[in-house]
Amino acid sequence: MATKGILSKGKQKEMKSAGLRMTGQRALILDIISQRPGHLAADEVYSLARQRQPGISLSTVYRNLQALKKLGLIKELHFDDSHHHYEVKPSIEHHHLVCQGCGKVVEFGCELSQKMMQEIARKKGFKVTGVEVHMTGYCAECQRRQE
Amino acid sequence: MATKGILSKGKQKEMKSAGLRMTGQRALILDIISQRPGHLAADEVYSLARQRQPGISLSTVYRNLQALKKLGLIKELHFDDSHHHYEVKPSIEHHHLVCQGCGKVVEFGCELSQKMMQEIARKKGFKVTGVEVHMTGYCAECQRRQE
DNA sequence: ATGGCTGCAAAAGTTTTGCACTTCT
DNA sequence: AGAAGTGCAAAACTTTTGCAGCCAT
Repeated sequence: MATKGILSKGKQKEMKSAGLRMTGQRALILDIISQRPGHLAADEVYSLARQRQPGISLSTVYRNLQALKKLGLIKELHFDDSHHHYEVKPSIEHHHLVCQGCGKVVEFGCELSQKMMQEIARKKGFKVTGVEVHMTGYCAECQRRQE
Repeated sequence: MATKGILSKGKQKEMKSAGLRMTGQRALILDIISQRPGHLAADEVYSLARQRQPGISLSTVYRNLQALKKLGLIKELHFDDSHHHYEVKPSIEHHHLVCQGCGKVVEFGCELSQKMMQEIARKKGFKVTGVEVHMTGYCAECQRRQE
């Protein structure tokens, strides 16, 4: 099984203590999401996975996306679509800017979001575990096209 | 038809020029969303609508949610659920903080988000039309319960 | 060996669509 | 008349679940 290199030793222990196993399918899914820049929808993960392991089932993809999410290895995003998107959890928080003209998604980092997080946590008495900033607009090309 | 008071004169004109009509069902749906603080899922709008107009159909609710969204009168939110939520478009931008323990949703205002919007617009060459900040965490009560 | 994992098929849940009919302008 | 809206039923889509057998630890 080609699981080596995908998970750090620490993460492997974490999985074990959660009673989870690293199977071929799980490693494959994690690998697919890791290698793609950006974010994939469940069915995109599925079709990419089938290219490498034709027998894999869609339920397995969904179950593993849930498992990896719960483990904190991947992040689930909610765009305007009706379905979810997934990406590896980045070490540095980043956010998304979606073009309403062409659907392009641009990632951006922002220190302000950390400040915002602390401010709200204090004000509302919450222990904040995550921030997701989602902007919509029109990219440079789409603006030009509209004129 | 009890449409008066729900839409400003300006908004009525806006609808007209978009080729839209203000029907009883549309006014009802807009009224329901306006009166509720917070955010409703489509099926909640549906069941509230049926209390006042038993014959209304679910498709009408969905079609009108789309229409009102396109018009910019309501806003579609994407939480972790599999379905969408709707709220009236507020005059002052506000965001959402969801408790992972009990599901409670707290709204908050934040000037930083405006600053962030301008910064990103400049950096990325986008014309930004909207920002949505979504935080997750644990509320004060759920934190206490966990200890 | 035992408890998690998989594939398959079926189910569940949300949202969309086709169609004939009605309603507004 | 012509365009938009509605209700109903059916369809489309994404996601979840039950189950029997399989596999990692």
